[in-house]
Amino acid sequence: MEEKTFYITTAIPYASRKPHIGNTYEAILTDAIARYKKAQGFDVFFMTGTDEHGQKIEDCAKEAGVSPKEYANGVSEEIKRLWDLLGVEYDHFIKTTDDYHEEAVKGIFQKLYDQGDIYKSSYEGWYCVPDESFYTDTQAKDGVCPDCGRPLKRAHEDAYFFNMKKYSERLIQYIEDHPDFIVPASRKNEMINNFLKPGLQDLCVTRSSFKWGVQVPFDPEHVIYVWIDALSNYITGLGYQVDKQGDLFQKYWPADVHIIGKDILRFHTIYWPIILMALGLPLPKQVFGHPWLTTASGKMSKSKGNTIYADDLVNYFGRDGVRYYVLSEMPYANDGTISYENVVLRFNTDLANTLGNLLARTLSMTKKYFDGVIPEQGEITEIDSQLISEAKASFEEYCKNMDEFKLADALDSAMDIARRANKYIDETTPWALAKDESQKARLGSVIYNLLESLRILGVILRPAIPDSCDKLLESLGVDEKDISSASEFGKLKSGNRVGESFVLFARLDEAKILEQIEKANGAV
RNA sequence: CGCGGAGUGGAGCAGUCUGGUAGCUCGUCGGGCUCAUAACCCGAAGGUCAUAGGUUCAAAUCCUUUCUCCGCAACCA
Repeated sequence: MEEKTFYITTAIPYASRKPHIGNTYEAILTDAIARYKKAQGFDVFFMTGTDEHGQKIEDCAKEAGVSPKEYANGVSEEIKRLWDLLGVEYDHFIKTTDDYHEEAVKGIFQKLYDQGDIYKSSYEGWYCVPDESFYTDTQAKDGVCPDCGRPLKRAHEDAYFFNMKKYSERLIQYIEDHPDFIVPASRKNEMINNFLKPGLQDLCVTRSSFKWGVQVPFDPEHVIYVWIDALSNYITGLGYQVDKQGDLFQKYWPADVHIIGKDILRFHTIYWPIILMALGLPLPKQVFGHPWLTTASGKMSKSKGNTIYADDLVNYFGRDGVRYYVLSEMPYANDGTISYENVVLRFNTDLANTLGNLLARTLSMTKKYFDGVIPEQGEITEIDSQLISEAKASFEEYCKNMDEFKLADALDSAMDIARRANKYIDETTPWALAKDESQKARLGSVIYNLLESLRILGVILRPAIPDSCDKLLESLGVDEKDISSASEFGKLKSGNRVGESFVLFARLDEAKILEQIEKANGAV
């Protein structure tokens, strides 16, 4: 039986500096979706990487006194380390300085030039001589350099342009015909109204003011614009070359979804599809422009002392604590916020009190009343069937939300099962049943239904908090982790032994954590 | 009038497309329980759904006005 494939990508972060939690959110989100699809039985290919060319990296490298390549490598390694720390399990990590990528990009540029989509012309704009940089009309509205304040002059230089107009009608048609191509839908309107309807400008696709980039094969004075370079990663990373496409490319392209930040939607829904059209390749099925994670006190900055890094978060809350927070706190379309206070709150409420405590009390009762052996489900009463039908309904909700990439809503649907199970304990009062030997079978049913609810929780929360769910499922002796195994209530095998009660997520002391953070920040 | 999004109990959000008793999580207050991680369960208080008008038997939801906030409009990626 041939598995259905699912190709998913993150945008490749720009390797100019260490990423903060806002950047890492995207990797976690993509990872959770990839894990979900895998657990559904898809043959998933998950690609991420780093974007390593461009002026800013050249500048950063000069400042650091190293070569651009060395500089970018350093940041790239740092990003890989962070992805490992956060449990981001990608299938391939592409660097735009990789030989196969540079070769493919040159090939793509050459092909587009040969077929007349790219032509040579000249770029005109406001030029600051001492800074050696160009500015647009809006940037130069006072006639002075926005950077150094010195007067600008009109200047032009040779450059290559991509004929966007040629494809814009086709692109508009494509977007109209595929309403799910750009999500959320509000972003689609933004693209059409802001860029496509007013008419696309031809895109300047080379630079000659700096050297750090992929050289234009037939004109070494120019390097290829980083976005052409960077966007191509989605196909070059699968081994695409203009003259030979390769097995991975054949198997996985077109991508099922590109996960990107809402700020770079323009590049992914206009320039990238047009490049693909020009190459005669199919377009990605979907582009999801996710919102940003911001701090309550505004943009993160060192002077405000509100910069939040993944290392610190993992240190205080663990990998799953961080993953759970960013996934659950981020709405589908609006920006989410992050603060240590909120992370502590969410961790304690959902993970420790609701989920972890449910597991602890259930395992403890299983041990106490049944010596750790899973009892028979037995007769299903009215109260039980309420629990069961609500668990099933929540599972359906969960799947629907996951399929639409509404991770926060999906996690909430999952957590509904845990909340419902806690309530079920009060409804059935197992400690009272335990006092009456004639109620032994009934007590068994109650415990069974609780353990079964936990099994389902372990399976469906696993894409978000994999380590913890593995521990949870292990304690129940469950090996089957496919999402579909959670659709049925009653799969758990009676007679098996469960593990000892344990604390899955230890409650955090908010004051203590904040004090530690304060101390750490003060020390720096 | 550049384009788009948002304004719902103290906080964060859902509900708006397909009008019909205003819902969820957190917080506050009161009660309960003891299997459990000062946890869990129940109840209560708290909203004229930014504003002004219109359509309708009926508007958070549809139409129009005003105000406020936020994105986008780079030779930075």
